[in-house]
Amino acid sequence: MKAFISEHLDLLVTQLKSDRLLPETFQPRIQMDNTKDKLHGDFACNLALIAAKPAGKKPRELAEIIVALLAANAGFSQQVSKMEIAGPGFINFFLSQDALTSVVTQVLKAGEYFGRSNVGQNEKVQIEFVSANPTGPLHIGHGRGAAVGDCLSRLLEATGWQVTREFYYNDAGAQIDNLALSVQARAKGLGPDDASWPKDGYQGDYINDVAQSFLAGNTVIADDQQVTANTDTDDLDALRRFAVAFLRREQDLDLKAFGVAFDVYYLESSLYEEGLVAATVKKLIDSGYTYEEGGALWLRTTDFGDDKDRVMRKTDGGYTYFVPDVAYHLNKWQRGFKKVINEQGADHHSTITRVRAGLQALKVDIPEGWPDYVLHQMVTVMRDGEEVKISKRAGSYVTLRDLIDEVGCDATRYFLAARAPSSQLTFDIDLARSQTNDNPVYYIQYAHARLCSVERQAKEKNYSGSSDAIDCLAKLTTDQEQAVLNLLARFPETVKKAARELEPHQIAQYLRDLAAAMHSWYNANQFLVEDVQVRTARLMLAAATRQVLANGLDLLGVTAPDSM
RNA sequence: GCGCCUAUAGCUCAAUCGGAUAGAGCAACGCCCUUCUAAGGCGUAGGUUGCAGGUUCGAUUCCUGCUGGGCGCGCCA
Repeated sequence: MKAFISEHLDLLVTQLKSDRLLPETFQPRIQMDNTKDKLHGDFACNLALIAAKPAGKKPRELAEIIVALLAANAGFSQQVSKMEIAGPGFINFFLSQDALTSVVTQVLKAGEYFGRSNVGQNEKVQIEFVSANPTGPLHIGHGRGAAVGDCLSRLLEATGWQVTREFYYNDAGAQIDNLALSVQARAKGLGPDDASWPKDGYQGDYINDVAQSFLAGNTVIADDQQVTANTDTDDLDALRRFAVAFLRREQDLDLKAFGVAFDVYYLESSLYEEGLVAATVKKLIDSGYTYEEGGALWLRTTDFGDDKDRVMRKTDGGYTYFVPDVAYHLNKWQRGFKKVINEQGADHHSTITRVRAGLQALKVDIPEGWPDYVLHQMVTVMRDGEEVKISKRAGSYVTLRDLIDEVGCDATRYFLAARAPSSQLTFDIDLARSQTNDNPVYYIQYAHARLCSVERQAKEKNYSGSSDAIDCLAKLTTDQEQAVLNLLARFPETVKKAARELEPHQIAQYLRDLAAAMHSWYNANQFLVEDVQVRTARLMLAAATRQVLANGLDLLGVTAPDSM
């Protein structure tokens, strides 16, 4: 309906221009806002306010003209029952009952597809997230990345994109060597307190689990690889490969428990093996943005907005991490992803400038702002009223698995996705665990379960819909019903907006609002009443509301239970 | 010192590419189960949107400068 009114306003502007009431050059950005207050109607528009100056009229005076012209349009008046000029010059639109209730049949007809759209036009998009190195279990920060990244993926799928979920990790290099040494030490019976324990070794107990499994000659199967231990504690390479596979499998299990699955696992080592790093370096040298200094090879990233140039090849001949990063992103581009979203922790934000600069320096026509980044701010964990310090090496941190076990998958996903990624998040374990009944996710799920219960009982009592079901909708006249109708109609635009702005928390916010409207309605009006028309109408609205709650929860990856 | 993020009710957070009287939950207080699930609803109380300017019909939102918090600033990843 919003689009319907907007179209008429666009036509009206054209008409006003030809009537010389507005200058030909005027290009208004007309806002159609959902009103916050029912007294202001269903939608409000600012056309008269922004067009007043170009038209040389007072806003309210111009609004009078606009309203009169719109009112003269019969097709328009059928949908909009009333218009009011308010405040400084807003035009408030009040929808007709028909227009207001039409969403019910739309929802029931579209079912799980209600809210989906095709703004992505089936274009490919790649979303890289989590991308944790296999040096330990996933912690709560990875959990936030998993929740946000997966919800983004669902949002983009719902808006017509073809989504590839990708996980990038480093299976070689200094950190992995350190991991191998730590496992080796454990396998030889050493502990972190022993004198010969590797410097900066990983101290967590899970390292011992890896070591014992290695000694037992186990075979581990991760999503992307399979390795059998050869039990030789002097074979560091075998230890390394086994440890990587072991920890990858642990992460896979955590992610599975969290309801997150990836389409592609990409190994940093493959960039070297397949010559992509070498090819990228050559391209950068050929493009003329590199120079040698102090025995190292530098990239002039300052030409692309960086605050200092960056070393590409160290004096020891190895490449710095950002070279394979650039190679990896070039590879993404060459795989045909015109849209790529990297979801990562804010502690990696400095890589953005570097990677983009490197891609620009390649001179292969990659757009300047490519790829997109969604950075989530850090998660701090409170337990027993104190902040839990996260230290991987000391092994003291809250794992994603802990959270799933303690507060459940649904609540954890909701908590981590329900806040704007750009704001810091305090996850209070005790609160989440001890007050599970006050958790907003249950509030939403409860709304869904209540509606399911109503449907069940309607069925038991053989309350079938009346033949003139659509006409019954005119009976949806209570304040609570109007509020629910209004929210249902907003769902598609909410999904589009959340997808466009890459902000899953907008869905969480919407669902809370819809659940609140539903609970109010449920308490104020009895659904299973004697009046067959009212009953039919309410059952239809209940079914539509249940459907939208389910659709929204699905976007968050949270279950919609039939009963609680 | 520089860069990115951030500051909203006692606490945790919302607030539509700038809109009308800044909203929810938790915590507090008072009501509502003989009625479709009380994991719920209704009501009361709670605010100089960190501070100071600017832009305009209008600023929590945009700009500038301060102040506080987080994260980065390596020939580590």
